[in-house]
Order: sequence, then structure tokens, then C-alpha cells
Amino acid sequence: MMTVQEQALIKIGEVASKSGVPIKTIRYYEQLGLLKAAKRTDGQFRLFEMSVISRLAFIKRLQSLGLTLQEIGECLAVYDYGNLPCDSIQEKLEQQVTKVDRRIAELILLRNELTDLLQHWSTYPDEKPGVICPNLEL
Amino acid sequence: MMTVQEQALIKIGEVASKSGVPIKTIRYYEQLGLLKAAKRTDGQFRLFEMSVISRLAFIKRLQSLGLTLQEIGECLAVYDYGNLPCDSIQEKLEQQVTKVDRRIAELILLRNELTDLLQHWSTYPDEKPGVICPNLEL
DNA sequence: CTTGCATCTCCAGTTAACTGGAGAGTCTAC
DNA sequence: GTAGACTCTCCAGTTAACTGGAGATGCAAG
Repeated sequence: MMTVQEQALIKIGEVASKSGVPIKTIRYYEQLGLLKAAKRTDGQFRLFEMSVISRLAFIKRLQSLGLTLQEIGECLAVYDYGNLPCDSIQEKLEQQVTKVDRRIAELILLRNELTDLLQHWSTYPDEKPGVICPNLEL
Repeated sequence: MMTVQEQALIKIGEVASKSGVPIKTIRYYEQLGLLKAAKRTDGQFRLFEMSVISRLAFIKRLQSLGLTLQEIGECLAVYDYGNLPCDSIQEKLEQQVTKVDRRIAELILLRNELTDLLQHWSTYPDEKPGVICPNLEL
């Protein structure tokens, strides 16, 4: 004897209020393929499974870690294919550490350049012909 | 007796090759008000003074220090008004140091969060209901 | 005078992740 | 059954700094 478990479905407004993600953004994510409404009403209203809430939490979490929606989509694709996405997430996060390190290194170089310049700054430098600000020696 | 010093004027192609800035970009800068052609030929070709070369060098230099074209434009406006731009450049560069510092701090926080997560990563975690990747505890 | 390169303007697209609004249709509570 | 809230699609704009292309001239050398 099979009983069909009625699945609670919710409309986009409830998804938005439950997840904190704006309606527009939810539609946008659907358009990108990160999300899919379980079905539609006769009047074309989207109906989502409750699990979309954790899916959005997942997306927001990875976004806060600096992943792009593209990368997040790749992880979700693994998940939707039926595999544990942890491996692919781990890989992406490791790449992310590398990117962050590179960026920090760049910014430190920039910071040094800036403070070097400012250390030798003079408000009224000798004017040089054809140079707008003599403090900015190249 | 006044002799008029003939000013050498150059066309945009020569500006581009002398400065390393693409023609398109030079026109774009003009459009933003960072640059101005001294005059035009009868056929509407722009003619620039040689000084545009150092002006472009200045723009590129400040850009390499992380200033926006907007900010660079403000410095150039001071200069064009007849004042030494050094003060306003200095101010902008000091603000830039602050911004860079903030950004570095953010990235370090992010990096720590990433490495924390990865340190406790398990490839096959206990699955939790309604959680896509259990490694990403919030 | 012709050939061919340089330049002109104007429009539109790029990236990333949304966001805003118009105008129409749907759903629900009274 | 109707008012009011909700949702739909489609289009366009946001930021920053360009970049690409079409189609039309201009200019300079031989």
C-alpha cells in the first residue's frame, strides 16, 4: 500500500521571506540554472519545494566565501547529478585560498608603493617641465 | 616683438603610439573630460598638444595606484584650474591606503575562514538532512 | 586622381550580480 | 464578486573602464 507523502510547496514570496533572498534574485538564480521551481500553478506561479531554502543558504554561504555564481552552479550540478558535492567544493575553496593569497600579495605591494610615495611627499615640489605632479616619480 | 612659438600638434594615432594608450581609450578619456584635443582639422581630426603624453602618463600612473578615473579627473581639474595638484593627489592617495588596508583586512578574514573550513574538511561527512554540504557549517 | 590607411561618430556589448519598472494576469479573504 | 496583494514576463539599467564594429569621411603619397 503506497501512500504519497504530500510535499509542501511554497510560492516565491515565502521563499524570499524564509531565505532572506529577494524575489528578483530568486528568479534570476532560476534563470542561471542554480534553482528550479518544482512546478507551476495553472496561472504560472512558481511553486518551490521547501529544500530550496537550504539551497539558497548554500548559495549564500559559498558566495560569502568569495565563489562566483558560476562556480557555485558547478557544485550544485555535481549535487544534482546525485554525487556528494564536497569534493568539488573543497577544490574550489582551495583555489579560492590561492586567489585570495595572490590578491593580498598584490594589495601589499600596492600599499608599500603608496606609503613610499607618501613618505617622500612634498607639498610644493620643484616643478618639472611636462610633469603634472613631480611627487609621482616613475 | 612677439614671436609665436609654433606648437607641434599630433593626431590621435601618434598619441596612441607615443603613450601606449589605445585610440579608443583616448577618445573615451576625452569624453569623460580627462583630456581635450587642442583643436580639430577641417575634417574633424583631433589635434593634440604634445603635453597630452604626460597627461596620459599621469593618468596611467594614478590608475596603477588604484585610483578611479573619477578621482583622477578631480586631480586633473585642480591642475587645469591652475593649482598644484599635489595636495589633492596626496589626499586621495592617503584615502587609498585606508581603502587598501580595509580590503586587506577583509581578505585576511576570508582567508582564515577558508582555511578553517578546509582544515576540518571531510570528504565523506555524515549527511545531514536538508544540508547540501555538511562541511559548510554556519 | 586614386589607393589605402587613418580617423570620425554613433551604437552596442563586455563582466557580474543583480535591480527597477511596466503592464498584465492570478489568487485569496471577506 | 471584488479589492488588494501577489506574481508573471519582458525589457532595461546599474558600475567601471573600456572595446568592437558599421559606415562614412579625411588625408597623404605617388
